[in-house]
Amino acid sequence: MNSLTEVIESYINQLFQQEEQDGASEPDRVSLRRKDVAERFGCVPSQINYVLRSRFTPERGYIVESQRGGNGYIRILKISYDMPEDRARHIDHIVGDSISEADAHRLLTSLQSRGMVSARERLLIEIALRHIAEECVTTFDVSPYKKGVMQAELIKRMLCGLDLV
Amino acid sequence: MNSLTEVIESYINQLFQQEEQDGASEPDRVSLRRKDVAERFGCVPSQINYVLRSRFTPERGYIVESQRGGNGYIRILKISYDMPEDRARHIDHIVGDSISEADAHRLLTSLQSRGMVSARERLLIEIALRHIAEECVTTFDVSPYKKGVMQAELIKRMLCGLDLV
DNA sequence: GATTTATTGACTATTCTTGACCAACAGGGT
DNA sequence: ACCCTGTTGGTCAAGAATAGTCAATAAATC
Repeated sequence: MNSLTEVIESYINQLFQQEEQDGASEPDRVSLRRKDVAERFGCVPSQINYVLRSRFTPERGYIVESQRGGNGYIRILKISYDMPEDRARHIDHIVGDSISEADAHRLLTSLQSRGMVSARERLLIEIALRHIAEECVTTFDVSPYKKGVMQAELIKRMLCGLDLV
Repeated sequence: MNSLTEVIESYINQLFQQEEQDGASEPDRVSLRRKDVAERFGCVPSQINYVLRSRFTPERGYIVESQRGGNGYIRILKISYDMPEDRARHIDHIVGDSISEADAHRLLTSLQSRGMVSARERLLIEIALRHIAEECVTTFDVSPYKKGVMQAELIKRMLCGLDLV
C-alpha cells in the first residue's frame, strides 16, 4: 500500500486529475522532470523509470515519451482509461488461454460491428496476429498450441490496451 | 519547457502556417536567412543548423536546401505524400531492414504528430512491438539484430496496411 | 524456500548551446 | 578571365543538463 512505487504512481495519477480539472487543452497528458520528481520523493531518478515501466505501459493505455539533455522531459499520454479488474478478467475469459486465427477473426468482426473498433484498428490487430502466427511457423518452430497461446496473449493485450469488450 | 530550439522550431512552423494562409503558390516551402533568424532569437547562427538537423528531417517529412554566399538562403520543403505508394515507400525507407524499439517509438511519435495515425492506432502498434520484443528475449532467445529485423518487419506491415483502408 | 517485485547507484547515452574555424558564392577590380 | 573581398551558410567539438540501462541487493509475496 505504501511502497514508493505506489506513492509515485498515485502522484502521477493526481497530476492527470489536475490536468482534467484545469480544463487543459490536452487533458490526457502530463509532463514531468525526472530529476524533480525523484527529489520530491527522495529517491534515485531511476526509480521513476521503474514506475513508468511497470505502471504506465501501453497495455494499460499509456504511452510515455521522453527526451534527454537540456530541457529534457518525460511526457505521459493517457490513451484509454484504466480498465477495472473485472473487465480485464472478462476479456481474459472471452479470449481464453489459446485462440485460433479463425476465432480471433470472428471476435474482431463482432467488435467492429458493435462499433468498438474502427476498420483501421481492426486491421492493425489482424496484421499483428498474422505476423506472430507467421513467425511461429517460419523462424521459430513452436507447436500449434503454443501458437494459439501467443495469439491469445497478444490479442488480449491489444484489447485491454484499448479498454475494449 | 521552452528551450531555444523549441522556440525556433515553432517559429518556423508559424512561417509554414503563414504561407498557407497567404495562399502562396508553393504552400509547402519557406525561406530563411540564417543570420536574421539567429539575430531575432539572440543566438549563434549555428543554432539554426541544429534546429534544422534535429527537427526538420526527412524522418519528419522535411527536406532542407541552402546556398551560401551573397544572397544565400535556407529553404525548407515539406514533403507531401499524396499517394499511398509514396507513403509506403517512405515508410520502407525510414524503417529499413532493422529498427530499435527507441527508433520505432520516435517514428510513431512523428507519425502521430503529423496525423497519419491516431492515438489508439499508435497504442496498438506499440503494444504489438513491445509484445514481440518481449517474446524475443523471454521465450525465444534471438540475437538483438534479429529482434530489430522482426520489429522492422512488423511495423512496416502495420503502417503500410493502414494505407489500404 | 522460491519467485516476483521494488530500490539503489554506477555507468551510459542523448540533447542543447556556444564558439572557433571552414567553405561556397557574388560582385567588383585588375 | 582571374583574383580579392565581403557575405553568407556549414561543420565540428567541448561542456552542461537531462534521461536511460543494467545488475546487485532488498523486500514482499507465494
